[in-house]
Amino acid sequence: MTDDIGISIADVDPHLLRTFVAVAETGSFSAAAQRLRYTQSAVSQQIAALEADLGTALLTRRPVALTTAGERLHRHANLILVRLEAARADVTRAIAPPGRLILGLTPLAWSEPVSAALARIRGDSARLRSHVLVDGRDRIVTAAATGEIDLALVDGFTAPNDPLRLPEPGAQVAVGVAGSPAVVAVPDRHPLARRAALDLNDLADAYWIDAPMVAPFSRLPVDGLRAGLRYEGADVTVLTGLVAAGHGLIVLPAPLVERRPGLTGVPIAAPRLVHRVELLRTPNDEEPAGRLAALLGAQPLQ
Amino acid sequence: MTDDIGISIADVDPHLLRTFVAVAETGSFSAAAQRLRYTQSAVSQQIAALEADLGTALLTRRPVALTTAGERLHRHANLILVRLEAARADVTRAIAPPGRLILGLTPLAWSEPVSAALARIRGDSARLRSHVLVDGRDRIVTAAATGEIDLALVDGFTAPNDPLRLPEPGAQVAVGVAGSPAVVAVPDRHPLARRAALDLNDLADAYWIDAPMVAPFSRLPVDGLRAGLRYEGADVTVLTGLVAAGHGLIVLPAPLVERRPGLTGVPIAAPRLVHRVELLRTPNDEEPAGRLAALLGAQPLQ
DNA sequence: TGCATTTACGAGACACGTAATCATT
DNA sequence: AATGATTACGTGTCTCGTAAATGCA
Repeated sequence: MTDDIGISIADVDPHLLRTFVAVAETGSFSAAAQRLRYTQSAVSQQIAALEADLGTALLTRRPVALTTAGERLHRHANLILVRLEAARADVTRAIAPPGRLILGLTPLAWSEPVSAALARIRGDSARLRSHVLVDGRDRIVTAAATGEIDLALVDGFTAPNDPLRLPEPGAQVAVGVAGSPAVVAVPDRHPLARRAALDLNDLADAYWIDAPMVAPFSRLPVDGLRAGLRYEGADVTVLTGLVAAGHGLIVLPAPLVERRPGLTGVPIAAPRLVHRVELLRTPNDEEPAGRLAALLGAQPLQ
Repeated sequence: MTDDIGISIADVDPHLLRTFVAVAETGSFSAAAQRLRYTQSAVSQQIAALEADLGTALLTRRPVALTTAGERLHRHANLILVRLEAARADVTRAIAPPGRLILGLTPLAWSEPVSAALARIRGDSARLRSHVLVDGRDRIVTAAATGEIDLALVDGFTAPNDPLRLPEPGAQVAVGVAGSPAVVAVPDRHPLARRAALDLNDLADAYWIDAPMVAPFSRLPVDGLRAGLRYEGADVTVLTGLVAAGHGLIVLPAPLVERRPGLTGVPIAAPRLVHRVELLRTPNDEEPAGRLAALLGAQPLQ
């Protein structure tokens, strides 16, 4: 196979991309320089080089803002940088499988089986250094891609049988590990608590709690819900407490609601909705992450 | 926002990645050098640099083959390079929206509505330079990511309501535009033609035609089908001809089979299976690609 | 006038090619 | 021996920092 033709455009320099992202995020050449530990001058030159390479202005100066082309590049840039990191992390793990297990999960991905599996693993290899990180979905997905965490569990609400629609940041594969009905959580004495089922579309005018880190309704397949309260935390106990206190409604997995006194879960008639938990895995399952994945019921890949 | 801490690992040099991919694919330093128009020496140095950077051997020499770490890197490398190209293409299109429309599709993604929409577009802007490219799924998806084509239609078989599971190569979003029942295509006089419905799992021992470019059954949610014939083409007419002539069975969309004399489509009882066509779009819909997308019934993004 | 970006310039690092060397079949 | 990867070395390019210049509020 001696094809000698493979004329390729020059690569976009990731170094420049990183600088570009820094400028875009800080909104300032000097601030970006500070963050990257460069001089202002270097940043200016790098942006100029990138603009020359791409043949267009990426930023306006004074004030610094993204142009249309800049916005497009920015969308790609972060993904590229994450991938680059992910590649390095993946190779690194091939050399020295870490003697640690860092499990990352979104708040609602936690469940008894997860707890049990983790306990089992830690029982097996007693001196395993293990961490658990709870954060919002995007953070967890990115961390899984870059190898910052070894295994990720993310949750979300979808139509039955639908996989979660995840942002695609790494070369991971999502495998479903758990599913349960979705319900609207309401206080026990709330008028809706006696209803047999609800149509979310009829509840657009109800007061909802938007909890971006836990159960953002921007990702529900329903339009126009209005948030009466925005909850910035990642703690589910506080969140259910808010619901029980009557601050608003929220969609949650049924088993969780059942376990909270003061809360009633009302089934959702439409749209058809389930709560799903998916495991994010790289094609190579390092131990002990692979064993945990197996305990959670994920099949070996391929 | 003047956070000055952002210590970051050095990026993996895409230049080196490209060389690495060339070596991995050609299985030879010299062949890679030829393809990239470098000297052997340069390639050798680049691989050495990459291995030093990552701290591990990526390739064995004599014979040249990927190590474990090398395999991992290889999986990432192509995706990264595609993304890099995609970023450049996307920015380029922001500057000068192309006065052309290149539509890429997998063979079974073609349908009357697609044809009609394309005719409509071409009627609107008479002198529109338009191309149509038909190829296998991976090629089409990659081409859409790199901007080689402006709009892509890809098809596949999934469970009802499931989206297609596409390899994730660019920053595209898939939107379903068509669906139809999946059937097993058999010759009219075939014994199975009289059956009301079939369970694919019972047909593992039948003779199948595997057509990787058209309807690869490796992507069907059924295990262990055996191919009696492998069809390497992308032409559907030849393929249905082979089926009609009794060379084997294949799963196809019902409407297609109905239109072919000599073929009978037998409904599939299990697993539940539909044929879907999805439109791949970048977040920015350049004209005229955006108009075609709209004609095909895709909603504006976001 | 003052703060922020750009330009000019020189020093160091880097990556290529040439060519000699080494290794494997 | 011959094919093919590596090493040594020189040259040109590139990118950084310093410092001076420019430009917008």
